[in-house]
Amino acid sequence: MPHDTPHAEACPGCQTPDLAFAQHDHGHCSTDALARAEALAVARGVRLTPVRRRVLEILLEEHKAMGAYDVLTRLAAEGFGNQPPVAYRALEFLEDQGFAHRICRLNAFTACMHPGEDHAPAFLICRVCDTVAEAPAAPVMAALTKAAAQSGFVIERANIEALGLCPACAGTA
Amino acid sequence: MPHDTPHAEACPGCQTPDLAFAQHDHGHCSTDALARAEALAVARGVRLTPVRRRVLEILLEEHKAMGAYDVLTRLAAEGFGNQPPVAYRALEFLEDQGFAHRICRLNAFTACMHPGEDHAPAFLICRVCDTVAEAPAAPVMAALTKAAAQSGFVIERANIEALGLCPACAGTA
DNA sequence: GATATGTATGTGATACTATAACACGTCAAG
DNA sequence: CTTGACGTGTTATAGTATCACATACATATC
Ligand SMILES: [Zn+2]
Ligand SMILES: [Zn+2]
Ligand SMILES: [Zn+2]
Ligand SMILES: [Zn+2]
Repeated sequence: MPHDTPHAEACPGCQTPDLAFAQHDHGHCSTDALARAEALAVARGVRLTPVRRRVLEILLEEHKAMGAYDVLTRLAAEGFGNQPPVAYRALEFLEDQGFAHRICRLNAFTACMHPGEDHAPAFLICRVCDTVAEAPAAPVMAALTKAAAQSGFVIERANIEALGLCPACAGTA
Repeated sequence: MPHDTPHAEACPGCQTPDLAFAQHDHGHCSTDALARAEALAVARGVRLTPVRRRVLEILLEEHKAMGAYDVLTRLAAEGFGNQPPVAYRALEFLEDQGFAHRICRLNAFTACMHPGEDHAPAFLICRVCDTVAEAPAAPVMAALTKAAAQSGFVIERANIEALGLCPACAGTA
């Protein structure tokens, strides 16, 4: 699922979403996603304030999901507020804007690796190393929409979360 | 997704899983699922004790998801223990045995309408009437498994939960 | 039948996750 | 300058889930 920007061609991580599981230049993932989020925020007239931006940066540090309280601890250590709403509000903003996703199963949040793209993500969660990858789920959503339609149900939002073993951890075992 | 028992032919709910959204003889859903769970428990040598059985009955009362504390309140009113572990332990047992499912997104649990069948369920949750239907998701799982395999990820368990409008509520709006 | 063993339940305490409600500061529009 | 919308900080509280230990009960063994 490549970008629609010129940048896409130069970005292995963007052309291989599931790079999350492979060795890669993660700085690239991170700065790219952040830059795109900033551009989108401007375009939409919403404000990527210091707290919000910092939370996104924290989420972008790794391909993991973080609990709201883990984020909060980091924020507090950096001089931001130290009460739950500080973290939850920033996370809610990021999710509303599609800059982050909630991983229901883990009660946790992860940065979106494809902000701005109209994507229906499925999450692959390694139960050993906790890495979370965002897999392209268009075919999955299509199948799900079809199954729902058979009983007349109209889907508005879907959570697709898979737990299992990433290539590295499957290999070790 | 009909049963593999003779009963299947006589059971509209079993042949039309998404009957959850339609008017139907719910007593049938309920007694059937309970009977099948009992048989499975015997076959597996596990014990469907009074608490566990009662929790399953409570979940079976409606095609809804119930929070652990809602279940606990009911249990307590009936003379069982009134502390959280009582409910959580029974719910965990039911989930382990495939007699109930956890709906992550709602922090809630719902009775399985197809106990014993090897099913990969997707849940259709109506955001208006709160009805939860268990849709056959074999094609969805197939698509998901395929997407995961492309990055070498091996899926062990998946949560597929869709939020939207059931036929009735979509019609009203 | 008595004893031992594993399993299930009851209970108190505690940890973890999330939201409500209100005060204060900032900034831009009128 | 005033107003109103928005974002943040803070207190308090609600909701979800697990730990740890004691007790009871079933089954298996002797
Ligand atoms: Zn990366
Ligand atoms: Zn892994
Ligand atoms: Zn029914
Ligand atoms: Zn089921």
